[in-house]
Amino acid sequence: MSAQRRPTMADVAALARVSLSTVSLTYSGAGPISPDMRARVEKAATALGYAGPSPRAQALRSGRSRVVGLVIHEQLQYALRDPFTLRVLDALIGDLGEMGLGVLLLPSPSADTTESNLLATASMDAAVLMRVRDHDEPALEILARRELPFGIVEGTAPGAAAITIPDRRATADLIRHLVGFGHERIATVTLPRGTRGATAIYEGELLAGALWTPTRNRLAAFEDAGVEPCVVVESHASMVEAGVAAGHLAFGHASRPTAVVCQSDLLAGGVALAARELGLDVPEDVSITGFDGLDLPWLQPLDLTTVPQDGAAKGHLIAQSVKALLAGAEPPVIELPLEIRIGNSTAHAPR
Amino acid sequence: MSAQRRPTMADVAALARVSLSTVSLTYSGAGPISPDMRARVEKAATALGYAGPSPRAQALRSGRSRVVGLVIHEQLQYALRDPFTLRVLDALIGDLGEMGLGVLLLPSPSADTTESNLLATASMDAAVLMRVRDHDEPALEILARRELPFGIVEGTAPGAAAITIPDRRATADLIRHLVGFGHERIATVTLPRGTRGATAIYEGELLAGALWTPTRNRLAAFEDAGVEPCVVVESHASMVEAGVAAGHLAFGHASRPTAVVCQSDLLAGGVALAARELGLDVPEDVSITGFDGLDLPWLQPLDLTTVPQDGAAKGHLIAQSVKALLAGAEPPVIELPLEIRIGNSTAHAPR
DNA sequence: CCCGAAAGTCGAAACGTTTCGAATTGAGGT
DNA sequence: ACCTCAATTCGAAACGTTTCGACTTTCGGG
Repeated sequence: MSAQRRPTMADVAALARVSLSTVSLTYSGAGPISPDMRARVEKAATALGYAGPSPRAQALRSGRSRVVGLVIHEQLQYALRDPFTLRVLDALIGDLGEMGLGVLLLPSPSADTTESNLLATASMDAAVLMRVRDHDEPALEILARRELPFGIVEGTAPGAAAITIPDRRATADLIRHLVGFGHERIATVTLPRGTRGATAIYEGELLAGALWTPTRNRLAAFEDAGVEPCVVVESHASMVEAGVAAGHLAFGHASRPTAVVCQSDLLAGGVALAARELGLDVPEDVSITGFDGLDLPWLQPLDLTTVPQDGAAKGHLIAQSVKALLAGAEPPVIELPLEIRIGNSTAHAPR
Repeated sequence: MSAQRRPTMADVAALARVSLSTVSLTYSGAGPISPDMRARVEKAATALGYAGPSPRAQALRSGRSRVVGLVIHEQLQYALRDPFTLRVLDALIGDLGEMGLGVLLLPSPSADTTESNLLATASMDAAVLMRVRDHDEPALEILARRELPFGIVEGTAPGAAAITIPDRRATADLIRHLVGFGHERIATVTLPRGTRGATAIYEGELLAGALWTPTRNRLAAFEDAGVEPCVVVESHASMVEAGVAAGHLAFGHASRPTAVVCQSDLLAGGVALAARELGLDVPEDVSITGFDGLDLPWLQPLDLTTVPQDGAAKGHLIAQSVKALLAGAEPPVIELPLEIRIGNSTAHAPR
């Protein structure tokens, strides 16, 4: 046995006494190949234990890696803890997989990790960002430098494909629904604002700083509805635990709210748990709204008033957008419809 | 402007009036480069808008893609719904990221999708399997053909790195704990057995067929403890919803169990919810055990008797294993310790 | 019996790096 | 002034494919 160099197409060609290009054509399925030639090549390949064309060489030569980068902000643990995000990703990854595209998980490039971050150096044909901050998003700059086509799930950017939702309007609808029930002291529990923080009461200007798009939109809805939230709690992640903490903060606040608008169902569920712990009845003592329309079996008999989103549809659409981008199309921007759904977690304000 | 061909190292070299190799050395950080030479190259690169060495070419030439494949069985939605899995992945992906390695998500190759599946064709340096079926695991064959080094999180295979846990012994400990409390009719709710199924009562031979390793180990524990489960319910995923369904099936069964051994905390939580719905008190009327040691805020005041696992440790260890594999080391096989933790979800059997 | 087209097959040139070993330069020692 | 050595820089050969135009055959038709 010689030193175990892995066999290449050239080896197969030599053994089959055929030209290299013929072997290539056999594997790539392009050009016309006669059946017996195909058989001959395959026999030689099997004899050598040839494992198929090297993906690395294919990538270099063809200029395509068949990989789509997926930029995850925060820790994966937080980002994927939300079943809604998961539904989007499931559809997205499934569809891309069927298109023969792999998904490369990329930690978001932070300002300090500028050097050697994967987004800048990994081999891929396109990228998908799960959210962007409205200012100061390092990922955008890197992608621009690399001239990579990309899409954004929550948010938009010039030159990027995007799937957007009218969450601002839908949230305003929720607030009006509460106002219609006579609520005057409405608190809100937001998704993380921008850079990582803790779950805590937020005192500053409502829309100040670099916010994630959904956070901004759903906060801006208060202005649209002409309501000023009596307490604003920022969560550190869309998780039940964070909701519980946020609930305690909100209910413990001087201006005890009679309603809480939560930017996700998971947060809303947590707030509901906090209410229970404090002996507050939902919706008798306090109304709670969520966002996403998750199925939370442990919350029953509570059925959140919320804004259902179709996560799978979102994922499918992004996959389509990526496909279009790879085909060289102009980056599509699509808006999904959204309507609020009234559950039993909201009712008339207590007197 | 000429046709927008992207600048290459050669262009940079030409503009800087320097040899191609010098530019390469500048970027790769290998070889000695004088400060002014580096400046000259960088200036030229900036002038051209050179985005850095092409990852595709680097991969071909160096034989390394800096990508680790991660094989996810089932739908992502199910696989990642379990916070425990998520903790493992978070640690794994974080560590690999710090080592400059990207993680490529790969749908598990099913027998029918044999052709053109990503595991067979994607460019990567190593792979990690989240679980294997003890027989009939197509992924193993593909990896062997490609001669890719790989590690397994739940399970083992010849030639593969692996992180294992004594879950069989720990589960037997749980069962003995229940027996010590006088339980005689013990049901069990398993993780999915093998190929995708529904949540349903399982009637067949306990250990028959191709099982996922954890499912097999934790079922085998019944034999070790000398107990025959009075009902066996197979879940379709480690999710609360599946646990609820399984609970209803178990409690609705003729031989109403006084204890339920669940193969994950999420399932256990669901079973507890089902018990509540049926007016059964935990642990007065029925004892429930879980696995993983998750923090389930919505289950309080119930604190599951379970087997805590350190997900982060698991992830870190796999990352280390991958590193070792890439360095050419023999595939390490590591067992993590495990002890049961008694909570308030188990008590004496009702008379 | 010759011509043109169709069907297969082949050669050779990329794709954009990394990685030697070799060549150049300048300084220091004698 | 000559030689050695260290510090840099350079040339050229891979890495393993895809792709395009060119080159054989083979075959039907005139």
